Amino acid sequence: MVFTEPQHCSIDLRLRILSRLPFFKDLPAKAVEEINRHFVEMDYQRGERIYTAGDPAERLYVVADGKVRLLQHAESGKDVLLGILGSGEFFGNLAALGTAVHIDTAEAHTPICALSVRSEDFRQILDEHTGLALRALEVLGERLSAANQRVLLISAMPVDRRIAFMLLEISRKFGRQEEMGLLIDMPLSRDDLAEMTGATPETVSRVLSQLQSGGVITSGRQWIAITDRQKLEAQAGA
Amino acid sequence: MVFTEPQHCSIDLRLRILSRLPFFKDLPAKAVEEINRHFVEMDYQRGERIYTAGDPAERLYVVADGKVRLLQHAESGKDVLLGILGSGEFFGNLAALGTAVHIDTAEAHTPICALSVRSEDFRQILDEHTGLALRALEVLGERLSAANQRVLLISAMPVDRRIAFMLLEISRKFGRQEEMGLLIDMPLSRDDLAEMTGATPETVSRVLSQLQSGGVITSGRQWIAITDRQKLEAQAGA
DNA sequence: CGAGACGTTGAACCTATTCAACACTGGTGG
DNA sequence: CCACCAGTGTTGAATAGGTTCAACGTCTCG
Repeated sequence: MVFTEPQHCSIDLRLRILSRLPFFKDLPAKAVEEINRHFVEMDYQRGERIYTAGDPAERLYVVADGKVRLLQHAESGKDVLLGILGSGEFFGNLAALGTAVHIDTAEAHTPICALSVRSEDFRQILDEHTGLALRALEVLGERLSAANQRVLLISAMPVDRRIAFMLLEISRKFGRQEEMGLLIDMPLSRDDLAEMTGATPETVSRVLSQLQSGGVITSGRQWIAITDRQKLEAQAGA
Repeated sequence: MVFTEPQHCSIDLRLRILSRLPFFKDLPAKAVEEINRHFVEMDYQRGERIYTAGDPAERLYVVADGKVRLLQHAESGKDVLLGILGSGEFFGNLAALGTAVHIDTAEAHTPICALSVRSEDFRQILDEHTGLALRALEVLGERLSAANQRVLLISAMPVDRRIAFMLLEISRKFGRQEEMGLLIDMPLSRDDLAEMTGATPETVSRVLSQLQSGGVITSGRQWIAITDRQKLEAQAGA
């Protein structure tokens, strides 16, 4: 089970990504080309930091290829994995105006290619194209509702349900149908799941072992596939 | 310790609230008056529901006077209190376009007067006044970052620190200096704090007793005052 | 005045963490 | 090329933090 991702993205990909974005997909091709000029391409190795919480938020990013982890740190050293972003998703500080700082940390979960704009330029793009800001509002709204969902999950549900729930969530976004079942198409360790569910890696391991012996999932080093979605949903819902 | 709030808001208040909003404060007075016409005034008793999760999100609200609770429900019946809003804050679905539904529930924490617009009208207001959408982005951004902070808090800190932290947070927003200390200027029960910190009312009671005997706070039925902010910060930070 | 909401405190219990030992895997360097 | 080592995963046993259950006191409001 190997997850390889190209580390560079072609010029083609770059324009395709931008025009496919919910933000820009209603704009005329010419406008997208114009907007494209404000973006620069940036590549990162797996595990590399793109920005760190506390840094001034001068740029905004879009994932072109690969996966990005959004983290939040506690002084205790314990990290929380807020989410994993795939191709076409924004990160940085969408609402950044003036001299805001990043509230989270972004790092490459796989080798990635990202497109990046200066916040001011993006702001100007929003100003120039009416309706774009409303799109941004939608995106932020979805993120907010996901975050609230997460608060509910962590504060009102036991670990096993949290983990089942999170697996469903992730598979909805990154699942790919394979003979073995619905494979989560990216590296995903016990630690990752632990940081997403507010649990410890040991507990995640125990719960996954449970699920595996129940025939609900199949898993190995850094990968998980769902073999029985119904059962998993039951686990998450009961 | 009694918290009385007027249940109706005068026409004066209505215009004052709107023009004081971060959204509208840079607009000419005439524009605010025009916008004002789209808003209607609505009053609610303490505990009354304004909308419930799952309802179609047809309206957007601003707190004119009083406090509003934003809740999220788990099927288990356990509720999570996402936040308490005071005068001038928006609620409803800021990003609502098309036929979205409410993701949270809003209820009157105190008797309130709210101003309300139809989502479509608000959308049109955003279209007509450039820059307003950017303001909305800011607000949503702040909410998102607060929600993420909350996830970190609940999943990476022990209860006593969570409670201390939350008290500081709330006092920053609703604190009023009194002889006894920094009084949280609204009814606040053990249950409220429990629902905000992912704890049980019993645990909150124990922690507060601890803080009280340490001379950090003074509290009674439905109220809390901070007598030693330094100590509380130490409790939250260590 | 009575009833119900709110708050406190104790004791038993349980879930999940912590600590620890061990197994497997993959990549790196000698 | 193989050995080794760091990263990953598993499992067990002890522990602890917080919940749950229960009983009781107190305040407020109708």
